[in-house]
Amino acid sequence: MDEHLSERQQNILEFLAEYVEENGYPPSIREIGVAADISSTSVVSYNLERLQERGYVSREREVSRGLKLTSMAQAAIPGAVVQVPLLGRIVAGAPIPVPASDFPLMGDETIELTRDILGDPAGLYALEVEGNSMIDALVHDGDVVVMRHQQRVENGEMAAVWLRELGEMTLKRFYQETDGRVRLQPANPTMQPIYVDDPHMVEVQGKVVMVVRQLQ
Amino acid sequence: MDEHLSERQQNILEFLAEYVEENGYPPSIREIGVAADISSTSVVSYNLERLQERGYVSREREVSRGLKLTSMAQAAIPGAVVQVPLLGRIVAGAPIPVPASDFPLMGDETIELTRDILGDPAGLYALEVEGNSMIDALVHDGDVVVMRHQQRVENGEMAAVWLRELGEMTLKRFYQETDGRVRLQPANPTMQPIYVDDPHMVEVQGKVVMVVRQLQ
DNA sequence: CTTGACACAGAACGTATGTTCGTGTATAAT
DNA sequence: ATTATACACGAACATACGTTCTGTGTCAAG
Repeated sequence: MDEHLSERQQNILEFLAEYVEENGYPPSIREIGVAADISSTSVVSYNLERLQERGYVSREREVSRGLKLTSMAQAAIPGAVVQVPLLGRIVAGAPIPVPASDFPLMGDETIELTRDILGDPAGLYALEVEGNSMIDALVHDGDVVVMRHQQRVENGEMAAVWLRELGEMTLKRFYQETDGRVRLQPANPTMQPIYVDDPHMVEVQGKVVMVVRQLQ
Repeated sequence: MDEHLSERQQNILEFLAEYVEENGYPPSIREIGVAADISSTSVVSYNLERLQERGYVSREREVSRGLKLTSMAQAAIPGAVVQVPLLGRIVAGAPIPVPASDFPLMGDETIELTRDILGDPAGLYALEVEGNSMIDALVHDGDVVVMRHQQRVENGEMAAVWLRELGEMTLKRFYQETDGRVRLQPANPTMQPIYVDDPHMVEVQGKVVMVVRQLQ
């Protein structure tokens, strides 16, 4: 995050978030002034313009309390809903779809989830699971997995990996072993891990952030 | 939910939610008037007072746009977030907690989910699963199950059932067979069902509405 | 037929609130 | 010195906006 913000602007931003969370509507310029220890309304307005230039807030001219934290600043605020595009299905033996572009909201269907349980919504997408091929990941037909697209994952993270040899997509915990092998550990503790000697034979497609199963 | 709301009040409520979602701040009385086809500001104010009496909105006197949807109202509006109380844990061999009262919002912790994927939020509660005893239901340690408290379920529904003989709680698909027995079918298709001869030995505690697994 | 509660309309009023403007103070570049 | 720029103050101003008052029509209870 840019550090071009003066301390005052920082304070204003924090106060704004807090106030909205508390009251459900934004503060007036004078209220911001009191909170940020600014005596003149024009100074508050001036600083709001700066914040607007930087993209932290948007304002509606001539409208009382007509300001709003942008998504950029709002990422810090709980309670918002996030639209995650539902891009398609995971089918056994087929590669999973990959986000076509960086515009995550253009998907036809979306799934709504709350931000506080999901964190940063950028780069997320959802897939519906078809069939029971992922049963060893405790995922079955009809479940929805929320993924973050990335090529590399940390050890122990649940990832969608493409097994080049088998021509298969699978969900497993990913471990890069010290001996150079890759261990793919099913989420189901009663099942045995898969070892792959050549790391190039496994392609990480993304990280599993969440699994949602709806019944009825 | 009370159906004492006039169509106008219904409209106002919906417009309010929409407007806040869209703009980040609430509408003015006059804006509500335009949206709800009310020519007089006093009438809007009047209806807002009614909505306030019923607990759907809260207002701050003399404050521009000083109104806010209460959590109760958000439950009545599509696309809003629902607070599901997180009542406790499911542990193998222990009965699950049951909603203490009919006030679903008083739980200490809550889980936020969006209403559109959940339907009617009344009577819902959530439990965190501890341990891997539910592994045959494709549920494992740390997962959260959202349940609706009820004593009877339809055939084929996923239910939390208490096995009196074994002194154990389990999640299974419930089938009342024609021969009088009860069949409890694991969600994992590779596992075998349990048959109980005496239906009184199984107590249905609730219906599983959703399973959520968060990773990282 | 009153009476009164309820829902509504329209106008007048006063406060809340964003904007503008004249002014002042630093700091850095010219 | 001079000019430019960023930041700040306070007063005056215009309007955005909630409140209040008066009046109208409806409908059920008395």
